[in-house]
Amino acid sequence: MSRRSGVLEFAVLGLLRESPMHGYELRKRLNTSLGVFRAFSYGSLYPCLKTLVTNGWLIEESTGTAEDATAPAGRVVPSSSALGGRRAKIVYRLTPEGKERFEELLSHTGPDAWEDEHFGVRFAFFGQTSRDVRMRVLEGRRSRLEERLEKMRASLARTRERLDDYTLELQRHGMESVEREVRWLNELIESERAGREQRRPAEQDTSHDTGGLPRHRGSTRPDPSDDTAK
Amino acid sequence: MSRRSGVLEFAVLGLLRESPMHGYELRKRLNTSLGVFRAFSYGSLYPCLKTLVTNGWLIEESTGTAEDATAPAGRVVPSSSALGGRRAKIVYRLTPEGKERFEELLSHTGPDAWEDEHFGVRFAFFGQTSRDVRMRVLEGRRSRLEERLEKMRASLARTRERLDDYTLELQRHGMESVEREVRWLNELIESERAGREQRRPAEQDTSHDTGGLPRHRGSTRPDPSDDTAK
DNA sequence: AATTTCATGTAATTCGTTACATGATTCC
DNA sequence: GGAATCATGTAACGAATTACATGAAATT
Repeated sequence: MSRRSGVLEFAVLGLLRESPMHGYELRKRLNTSLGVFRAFSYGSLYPCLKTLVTNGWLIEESTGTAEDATAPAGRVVPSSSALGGRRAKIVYRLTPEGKERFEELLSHTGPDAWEDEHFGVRFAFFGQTSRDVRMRVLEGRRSRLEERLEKMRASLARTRERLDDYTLELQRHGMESVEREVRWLNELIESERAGREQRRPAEQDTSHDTGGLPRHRGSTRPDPSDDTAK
Repeated sequence: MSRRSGVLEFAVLGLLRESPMHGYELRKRLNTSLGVFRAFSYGSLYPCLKTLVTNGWLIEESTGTAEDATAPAGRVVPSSSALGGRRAKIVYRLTPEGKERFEELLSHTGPDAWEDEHFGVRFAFFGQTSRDVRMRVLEGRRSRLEERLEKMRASLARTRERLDDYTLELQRHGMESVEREVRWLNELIESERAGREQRRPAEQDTSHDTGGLPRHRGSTRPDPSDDTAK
């Protein structure tokens, strides 16, 4: 049972659902796919993998070339023989129970889902999430942020004069960041709604399809001058 | 000695330097002044206060009306007698050693100073920080973020095709947030520099004066349409 | 041959929260 | 007189990190 970590467990299951991987690569993916929002070290990852195995959600396989990850792979037992690519050490694969578990987590809409620590990871797996859950999470997040803005405005109004310029500037910048995220959420929610309208009110309880995200022009700039390389 | 918490210790010393307070109020200030960036609970605060007392950086005083906080106050011993306002329980006051300690921390420019967890609190006390330290912290933060951008761009370029729309959107939004903070830092740095130019290159090693922050027009907007309220 | 990157793990520690326990004071 | 908020604490737990330990494979 052991209530191991929310976020890390979720992310690991989610990444492994896409394809089996070994720990080292998993960690890299964790720290890029989930981007700025969270970073994990081996000290967290490996123990987590162990308990997930114990829970029967993962199985350890040995090897199969790393490039071969998406192949059928009927548990290859290596015996250190001829292998094309670099040999991987321990490859973790999601069991059917693990997949079930992940789906269960995906459908959770508890109020934690839109807290800072969880929201990023939830969003990262929206591709696997049903639209109604996506909606609830986005809207939950938005009202969470609006509530926060409320408080900030109130406390700012109460204390405005007693604060020095820097504290004030910090506050201002903080609020602006939150407001910016709210606007972002508004766009996303709107385009989710638009997506819903497009498809006819036919059935399909768990329909997984993207409502078409708001296309942003320059993807954070094409960046022609990649000088500062280390 | 006991290496108690960086951020919390710093913030407590900083707030108490401005005026003595009791724990309860301290905590509120902590969670508004330092705003979105950090929140603390009593479970962290009170133990921290204790060790700070042990270290000789704070002393506990009993009472004095809460409103009276800025008065001379030569350790009032209450004996539950007639007092004007609501009576406060334990008021913490910075000792000279505590003030020294805080100043020492203020001048620290270790590479942690511009990490996510520290930067906010450092900035919040820029009013008490010498300009050259301010500069180093701001510039340190900026190059930290630029380095982060670098990595994100690289990993994005490597994996662009293999990612679904939501992951991509998350990445994009993340980068945009970081870019936005960089622009903010640029403004701040520029106005710090402008401030330096204004004053003649006369001495004063530890000169504390604000270089005049960039005035932002609408302070986070007057907010005329507060519809989406919960 | 040496260094870097890949790869896996453990033990101790850090930083903080939640839940609990307690009680005074103020507001309605 | 009952609820809310003020006020102070403690014990148990949580989630993740750092530093350490180890070694194989690839690159230069």
